[in-house]
Amino acid sequence: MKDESLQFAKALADGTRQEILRQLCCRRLTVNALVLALQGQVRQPTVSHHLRLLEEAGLVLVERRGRQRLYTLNQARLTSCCGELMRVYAPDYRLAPVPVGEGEREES
Amino acid sequence: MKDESLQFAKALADGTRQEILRQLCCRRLTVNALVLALQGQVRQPTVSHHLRLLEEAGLVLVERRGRQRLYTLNQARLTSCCGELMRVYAPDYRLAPVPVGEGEREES
DNA sequence: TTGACATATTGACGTTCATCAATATAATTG
DNA sequence: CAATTATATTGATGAACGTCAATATGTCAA
Repeated sequence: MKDESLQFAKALADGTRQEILRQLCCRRLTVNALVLALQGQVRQPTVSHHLRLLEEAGLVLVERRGRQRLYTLNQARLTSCCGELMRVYAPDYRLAPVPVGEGEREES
Repeated sequence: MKDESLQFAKALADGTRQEILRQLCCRRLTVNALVLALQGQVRQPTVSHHLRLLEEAGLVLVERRGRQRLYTLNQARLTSCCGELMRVYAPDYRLAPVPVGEGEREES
């Protein structure tokens, strides 16, 4: 990954991919379920193609279950990419991403 | 444009445009000064072309002075576009202001 | 008005990219 | 094993895009 901000922007620079990300927000879908959710907008190979790009950009997480794969949006990654953009291109605006829940979300 | 997040992502989805934005961060440059700053990477018409896209996306501000035009990065716009992205694609994350020494802000 | 300068626009060219049908790979079941 | 299901890959096609040289537009000065 040479330029992370560039890969991030390119991943988002397509309407179908943004629609896919919206569908994967807060839920896990198989590829076929995603194709259905897109309502015949694009075919399965096209969806797989976009999922590959999104996965390479780290914007979706995959979980293999049997012969199907569950995809979901990687909110943390998206947040950090936006943070990087703002750090570089909006240094006069100081904002930091914080997990929802009064900032009281920790695991382990 | 129809979808703001899409136009935003497309505007950033090119290495030359991101370089232009970096050069315009925190300073105003004429087109020719920008061409020089890019060190022969691209010619003037190409820079003008990119500036038009960036202006249409609201990411740069223009000020006409005589026969030249001064361009500068629109940090507020970039920040709000990132905020919109995070609102849509990272609803489980919120933004919090970072206590930085000085909280100065643009007027306009 | 003429000339010089700064920027924008046009048109062409090559590359990247989104999409599809067809096919391949992989995993499950009988 | 073969058949079925889920997803990925391949190859082709057309559209979108980045870049350039050439030219147009606009602005100032003499």
